[in-house]
Amino acid sequence: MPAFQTSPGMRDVLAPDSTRWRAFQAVFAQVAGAGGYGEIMVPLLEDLDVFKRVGEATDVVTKEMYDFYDKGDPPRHIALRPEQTASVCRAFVQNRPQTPWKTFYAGPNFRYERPQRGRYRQFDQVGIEVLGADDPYLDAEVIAIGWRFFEALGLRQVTLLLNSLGEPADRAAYVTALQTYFAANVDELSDESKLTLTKNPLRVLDSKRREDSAVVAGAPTIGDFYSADAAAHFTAVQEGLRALDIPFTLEPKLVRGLDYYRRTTFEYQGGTLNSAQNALGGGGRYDGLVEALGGPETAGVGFALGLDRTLLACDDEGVFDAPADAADVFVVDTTGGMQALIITQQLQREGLRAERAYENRSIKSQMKAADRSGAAIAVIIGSDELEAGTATCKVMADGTQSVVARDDLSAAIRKQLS
RNA sequence: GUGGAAUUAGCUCAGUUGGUUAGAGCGCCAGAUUGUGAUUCUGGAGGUCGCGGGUUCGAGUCCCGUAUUCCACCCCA
Repeated sequence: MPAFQTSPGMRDVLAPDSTRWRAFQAVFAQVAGAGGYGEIMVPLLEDLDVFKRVGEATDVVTKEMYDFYDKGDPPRHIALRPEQTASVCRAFVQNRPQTPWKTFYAGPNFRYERPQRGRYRQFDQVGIEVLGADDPYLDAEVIAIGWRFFEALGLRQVTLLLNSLGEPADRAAYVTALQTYFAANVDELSDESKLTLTKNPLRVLDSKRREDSAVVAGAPTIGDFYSADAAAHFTAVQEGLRALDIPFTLEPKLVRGLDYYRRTTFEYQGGTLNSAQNALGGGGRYDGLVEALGGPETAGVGFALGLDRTLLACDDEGVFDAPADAADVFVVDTTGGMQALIITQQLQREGLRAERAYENRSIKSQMKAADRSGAAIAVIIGSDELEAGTATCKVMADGTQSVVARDDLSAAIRKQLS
């Protein structure tokens, strides 16, 4: 047992997993970039109040925040970001970029929760946000970008759940109706849901407890409360998705955890149903958030995807393996190691991935290391080669060898690799 | 935050009703005539059995506490 280990819910990511993470982010940057989205890098830390605007009734803000006071005078109340949407909106108000402002991000967030597989206290997300456009076809575009990203990874079993929470007034009327309904059936609810009912009635719809399922199933649905505008917007979003051949399932009980959502909400679910963590990502419209952060009235829509969970889904479907990181050349040197040092440096300068063995091991041992490195070619320098000013080039796959002059080594290797 | 399970070599795991120097597979290191790798054979290194108490003549095996991981709830990515 090591004397020190990572704090709960935190972990080290080593190669080849780290290589896979980078590749994951690169694919996302490529897909988002193709749509004209530029990357934003927001701070890991913000004033606590930025995140509080996300909603006083969300656990992410009230229970799960990593917060502390800094050394300012007076001290500022700071928090590690639990998500990035609020930071992006704050950045919009502060920098006032031209609208519509389309941006994407990738990086870690922090939530103090009980860790589980696919749920860590430091977890990476990628996401996009668009500020300053109300167009329902933009909602369809945003959803499509997420969808195409999953496709680019090779995922085929992702399900898209779609809902609209209506305008704030619609939502308020619906909440009132829900309260009335649940109050009439309160005896059939679990104790936990009774508590949830007093804080945020919408969330009762999310309960996974079996005793709640009957009552939840009979609850009124949001669809009956849409204003004409909200209904038209939602219809247009669906039309956009159909036009793009993106399949979706209407889920009137999809409310999602962040309180800032208005109108469109959606969630991507992985194909493996046997996990409580099958939500790969989600998003929606948050037209009031910029205003809540002191900016002008601004429409907003976006999504965030969990890197871990999406990678877990990739594992389940057997797609998007870690990229191969094999060496091109492995230099075996039985004359002490100096030659291997020189040759690997030279080859690396020329852009090849060149490795070598250390500690002057036997040729057999060095050949084993060459094999492990995955190198296509082994360059062997022994006393004979050193004296003659040559190098032996071995093609690992078929074992064929050739002796070349040291001056021609680089060219010979390139020829073999091509 | 609530409830449950797990924790033994680098990795994946065995360890019978508590009983002497804790095992396997893989991996690692070294050999199997002359300078050559994925097979085969031989040998070797590596563990205060998560940590701390307790019961006992004796605990990896039982009890308590604690830490971490995993599962469910909660929450969400």
